Amino acid sequence: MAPATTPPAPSRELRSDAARNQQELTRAATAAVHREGLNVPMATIAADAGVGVGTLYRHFPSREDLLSHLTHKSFEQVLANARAAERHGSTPTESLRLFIDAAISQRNELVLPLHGGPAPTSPATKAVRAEVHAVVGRIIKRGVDDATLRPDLAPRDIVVFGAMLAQPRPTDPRWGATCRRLLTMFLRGLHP
Amino acid sequence: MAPATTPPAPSRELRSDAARNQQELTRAATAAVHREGLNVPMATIAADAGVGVGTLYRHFPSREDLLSHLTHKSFEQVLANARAAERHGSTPTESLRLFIDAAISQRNELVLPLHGGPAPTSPATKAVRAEVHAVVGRIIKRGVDDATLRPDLAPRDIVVFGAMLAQPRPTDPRWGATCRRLLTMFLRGLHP
DNA sequence: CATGAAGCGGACGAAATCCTCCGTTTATCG
DNA sequence: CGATAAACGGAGGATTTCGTCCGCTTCATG
Repeated sequence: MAPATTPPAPSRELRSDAARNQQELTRAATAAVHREGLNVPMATIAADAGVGVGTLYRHFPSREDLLSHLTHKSFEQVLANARAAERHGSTPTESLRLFIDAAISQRNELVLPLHGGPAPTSPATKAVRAEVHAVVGRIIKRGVDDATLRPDLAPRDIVVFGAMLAQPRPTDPRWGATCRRLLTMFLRGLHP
Repeated sequence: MAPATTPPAPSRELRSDAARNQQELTRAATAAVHREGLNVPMATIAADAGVGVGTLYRHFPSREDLLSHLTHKSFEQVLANARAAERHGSTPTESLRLFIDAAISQRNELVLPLHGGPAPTSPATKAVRAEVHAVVGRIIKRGVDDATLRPDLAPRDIVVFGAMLAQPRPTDPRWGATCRRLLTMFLRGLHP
């Protein structure tokens, strides 16, 4: 199996220390963005990852490259969530709950482009997003077919709602619980 | 009737040009925040308002003062929405719809502290927020009493959901419509 | 209209941030 | 082990942004 996704430059094999640093950088960047917001200084990210700024810029030539990489990885995670939900949900409604619940649980590791945030996402990222919509569309179709979901439900409704709930709220410990309440109420409104 | 709320310094009467500038500054600041995001430069706001930066800093001693003023005004608007909804809704559910729908319509004039945005809100702002919760609580109570709303519904659920839908999304023209779809589905899930 | 207090404007010094550049270090391979 | 290409680190120049300062302008009042 080929390596999942060599993020910025799949030109040739990365040296082992470089690979480690790249991984450490994305981890640190995600944490820093959730801790200090979208405009966290590059120097902070580099320091958190234990490398110099030079190394950061070697891996991600600009700030925007870094952020759109984080977004791309997030979409890949969301796609994995959608596929798992499609497979594991006992009913279509339950699949939708699993899908959105996963996003809520992972909100500290996701960087999603809501509220005009990171970027208009690259073509590759758009492809992943389209695939997410496709999977969610299949789940919905099952629900419409067995009459447990309203026929006018669109993938976009689910994806947008999930993205909204997955937005981070650093200052409130009850946030996770509140999100799940909203999710439950929302799902109840989806039946015909 | 006393002047609604003299924002930063209710010390004494403002000179007419100063009052006009202050109003123009909040208007320009709101627009600029929605156009360029929370970190729009102070100089841009001043220029949009047609004044110098000195004037901006005279009215709002720091960036944070300006932003928390915008948040405060937004909460006052939301409170007005809540009262109007309580008065005009033919049923409790309809009141909730009016309340949230207003926030969606006004999203370009509202600066609400979601996703850790503007600020932890001042004491005065917290008081307004508490009043919003009180009004929404009354609406809910009417609905619970006549069995059109679930008894476990909390004001917080409504306010948080409304705030989420009121977040601006500059890049998508369909956003308003999508929000109203989500609102409709959500409200359907609120019945016992 | 005269006068003084309140308000205005924008140049400016300090601070923060971006990203580059290049001498030094390290992994890898024969 | 030794050579070499790849990767690293962080000082520093350029730029952006903040918030201040103070001489000039305008409103309000008698």
